[in-house]
Amino acid sequence: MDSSGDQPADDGKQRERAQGESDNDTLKYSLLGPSLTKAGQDAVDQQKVSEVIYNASKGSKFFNREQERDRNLTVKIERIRKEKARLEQLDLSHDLRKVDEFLAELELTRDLSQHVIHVDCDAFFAAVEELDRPELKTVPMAVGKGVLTTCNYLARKFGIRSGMASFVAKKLCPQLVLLPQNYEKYTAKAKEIRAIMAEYDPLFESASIDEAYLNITSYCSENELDPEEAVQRMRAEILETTKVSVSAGIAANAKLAKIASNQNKPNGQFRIPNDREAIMEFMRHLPVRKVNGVGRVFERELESVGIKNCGDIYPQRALLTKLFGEKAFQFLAQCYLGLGRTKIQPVETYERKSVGTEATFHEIGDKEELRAKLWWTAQELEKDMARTQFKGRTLVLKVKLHTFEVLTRQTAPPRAVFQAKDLYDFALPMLAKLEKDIPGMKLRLLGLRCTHLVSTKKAGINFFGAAVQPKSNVSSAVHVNSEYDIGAEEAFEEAARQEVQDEMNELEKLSQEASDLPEETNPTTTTWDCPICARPQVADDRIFNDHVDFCLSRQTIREVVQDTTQGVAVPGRKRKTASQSGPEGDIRQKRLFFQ
DNA sequence: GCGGATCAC
DNA sequence: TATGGTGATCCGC
Repeated sequence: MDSSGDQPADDGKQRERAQGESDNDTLKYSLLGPSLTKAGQDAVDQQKVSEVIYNASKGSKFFNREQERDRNLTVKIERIRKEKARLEQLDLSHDLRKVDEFLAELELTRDLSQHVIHVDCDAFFAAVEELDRPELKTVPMAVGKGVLTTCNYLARKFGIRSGMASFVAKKLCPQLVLLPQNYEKYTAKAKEIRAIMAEYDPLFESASIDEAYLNITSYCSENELDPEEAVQRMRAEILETTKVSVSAGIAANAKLAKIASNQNKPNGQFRIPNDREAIMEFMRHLPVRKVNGVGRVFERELESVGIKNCGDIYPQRALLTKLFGEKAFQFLAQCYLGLGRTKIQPVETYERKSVGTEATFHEIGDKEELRAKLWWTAQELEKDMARTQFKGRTLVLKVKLHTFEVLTRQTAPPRAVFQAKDLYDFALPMLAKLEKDIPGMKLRLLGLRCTHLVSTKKAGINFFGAAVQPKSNVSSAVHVNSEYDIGAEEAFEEAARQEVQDEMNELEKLSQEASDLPEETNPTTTTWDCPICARPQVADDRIFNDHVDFCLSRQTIREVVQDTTQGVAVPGRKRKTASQSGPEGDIRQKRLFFQ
């Protein structure tokens, strides 16, 4: 968007930042939200938007918390500045030499032989809604209830963005049309799109419901196509068959492709040539904020040491480790050089590290009411643990106080846990201690999460790298929960399966035990809507999943390699109709500092 | 290993 | 009136 730095929005921002670090300016900038750098905001007067948001928020508990965070960050930044000034008095030649050696080594890892693309659907949720109701195309519209997950480009003209509270959005644009989220609908559309992407790279990597990475090197050579032609073709095919427009970035690695896909949004594509000088030149003028992993906080910290664009990293390179740590230094070094990973692989090959659930509610101080919420949370987590087929060796309790302050407490139960009763029993002491330590504690959120997971999956037979028969969808669908893996790691996987084999019997008892739960808390009447046929189904995990698999196999539009909708690709396969998910969120998070 | 903080979507 | 949920990683202790 503003790599050339010539937008009015950017000018305004710079002016605001340059006038000094007065509490208000940085706070207002922060209140603008994390998605300021997204497309569609170019022609917006951010000063004015900032005022509206500020005035709508002022005095609220949320605002006060943001203000405190901003003050803390300002203090931290002052420390960084002082530390930098101190370091600059020292002899840094040793550090400089080591850094340059590292950069030289990094340079040797540069691989310009691959064509990686990042595909990003344009205002995905809003676009899908517009397909059903074309009249929405002509009005500012957003998806999401309390907080917006997506909005169309008409809404963006008013300064509206994802992540914004809807009452604030209404202040910016009173005629804004708000739609509830319909995750199943978006999932179905995403499946259509993925079916097409699989033609171009069967091993593509879903980054979220509306984003994916592909390595199209083979496709291009086999079809004797230029990467840009191939991407033109794929985008046209997606638009033609699914009626959803996508943007794409083409580059030598995933990091660059991701940046490039934002360059010509919406419905555009951009290529960074596989050429070292072109890449370095591109990065030199690129604001660090554009890089995945640099958020509002890191942006401010970097700015305070004179790093605004990736090119500014080089002159400061000798200081970075001491100021921000080794990982951050390595990350910035890769940003400067424009390096990133070229290996694209299905998300199913990534190992899940945690399963959790959390929910916001009206302020609660009553202890009995809090216990009821905890029990409900435990039940929700049990469902997710059953669905993902894990137990947890560690249980994490998360609370958000009425002041918006977030606390977590964790414990290691004597055995791996997954049943609601266990989750509740082991979480309750943590909650009780918090109540004891914080007199008059009032909560607005409760969450539970299991980490140090132990898989309870059956030993499967489906490996992604192996020749899986697409036709076997129906029969294999029941077993698709097996972990995929490739190469040498298969041995490890096999060992892991052996380890959990003895825990299988317990899992088998899950459904029986679930029905033994107290009557008033056992949601026997709950039903789930099938995301495919939309009919309500009983809330039993296995019956539900079997039904969905049946529906999927019947309505397969194209033969996708294996089943891209399983596992992570459709994180919310089983979702309550009304449940909220993230703004096009997913259960996997990128490795921020690792390529 | 724990808890806070940051980030993505 | 009112500011989300899921998952990952890093840092300081």
